[in-house]
Amino acid sequence: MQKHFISPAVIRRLPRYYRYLSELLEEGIERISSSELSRKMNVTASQIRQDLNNFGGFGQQGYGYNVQYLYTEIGKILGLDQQYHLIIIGAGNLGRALANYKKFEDRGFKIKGIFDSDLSLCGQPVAHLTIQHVNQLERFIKEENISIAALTLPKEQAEDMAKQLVDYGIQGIWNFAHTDLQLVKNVLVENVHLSESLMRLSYRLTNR
Amino acid sequence: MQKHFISPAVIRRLPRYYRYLSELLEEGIERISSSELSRKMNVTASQIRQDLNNFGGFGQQGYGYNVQYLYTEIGKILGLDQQYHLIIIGAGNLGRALANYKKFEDRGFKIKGIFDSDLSLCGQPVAHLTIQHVNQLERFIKEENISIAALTLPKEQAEDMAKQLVDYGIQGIWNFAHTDLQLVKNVLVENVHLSESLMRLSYRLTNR
DNA sequence: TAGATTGTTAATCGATTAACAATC
DNA sequence: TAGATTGTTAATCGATTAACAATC
Repeated sequence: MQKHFISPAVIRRLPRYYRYLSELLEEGIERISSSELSRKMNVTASQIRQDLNNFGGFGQQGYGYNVQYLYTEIGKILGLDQQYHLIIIGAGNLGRALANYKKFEDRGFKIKGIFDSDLSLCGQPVAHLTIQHVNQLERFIKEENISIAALTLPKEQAEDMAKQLVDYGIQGIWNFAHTDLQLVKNVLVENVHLSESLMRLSYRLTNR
Repeated sequence: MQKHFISPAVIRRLPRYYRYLSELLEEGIERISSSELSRKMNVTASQIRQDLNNFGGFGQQGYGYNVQYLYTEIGKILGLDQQYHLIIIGAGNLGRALANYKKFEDRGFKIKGIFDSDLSLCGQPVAHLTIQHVNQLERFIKEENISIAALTLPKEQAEDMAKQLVDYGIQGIWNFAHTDLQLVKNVLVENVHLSESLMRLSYRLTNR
């Protein structure tokens, strides 16, 4: 999509801009300048302008940015204008919590299935879904055109499962297992390591 | 604890070192050099040595690092050698998932209670706990010496609740609500914005 | 036009990597 | 002692901030 290299630091910030713009929209605010936004977000106006200009000139001198337009454009950049089909592997508490989270659909992420290796769970309902056995994965991923798998299973099973998922054609893995996936193949991994987040809080509490 | 300023980038990496060292311990490995560890973790040996030397000289020339010793020391730096009492505010699916997560206790985080503003949920069991009403918070936080609150409630309620928690003496907030908390007071906030994480994955999928 | 604010270049700051002397 | 590897300084790289000309 973009021509030149975008730094990871910029990408990390994009969803936050998107969130603030959505709040401005809700408040009915039509335009905003980089300096107003910078005050709200606690960043520099310079950073906002630099970040946005990686993707094009969305603003207008003397005016600022049109909130609706900028919101839509950042949405496109993030790929939120398209539908991604998603499955959850691991029907434990966290997997079920994700399945129940309704907001994902609004952003174009459609949760199509939830799977577990425990046969006794299979057939149970979770949100609008029914838990399926992992031996259905290959067929399901292909038939339902699944591109993202959320991995909410014990770390011991994560690596093997991830390898299988890649073979079955999964493009992106949202990894909640407490391990780094060492995957050779061309698959994107986004890690959510909750325990690391809690440890960072603990560090700051301890070393105040 | 430390005398000099530690950069956020270093702090972000500490829990990951801790995790790898714990795996090495499980494998019964006694010593490791920065270059061996760098290969396992996909970082440079130089970075590892720089990072660790922020906190002291944990290694030995010609030998490397003693795994058990380094693990223990990083644990202390992260504050994992002490007990932090934690409560969960919001007994939805995510709050319940956190309450059921057993591993936190191993790392010194003791989940002492779960609260909700919905009276019809109060009295229900979740893991080893019983859901309490939020009007019990002030008493509970003081009596049970709670220092951390995990916020797993709708973003509309997050800010007000956070302010109350700070008044009641909470030191750190582990924020899962989809909003940034604007708190004046001296409280530490660690954000877990799951939807932002998913958007970053979506960005990378879209702009491959 | 005058005022405002962007887009963009240049300057600064911080983080990472390289190199090597110190030392176990 | 010789070999290995740290701790640390210096060099490089990347990210952030400042400044300002362009322009709406």
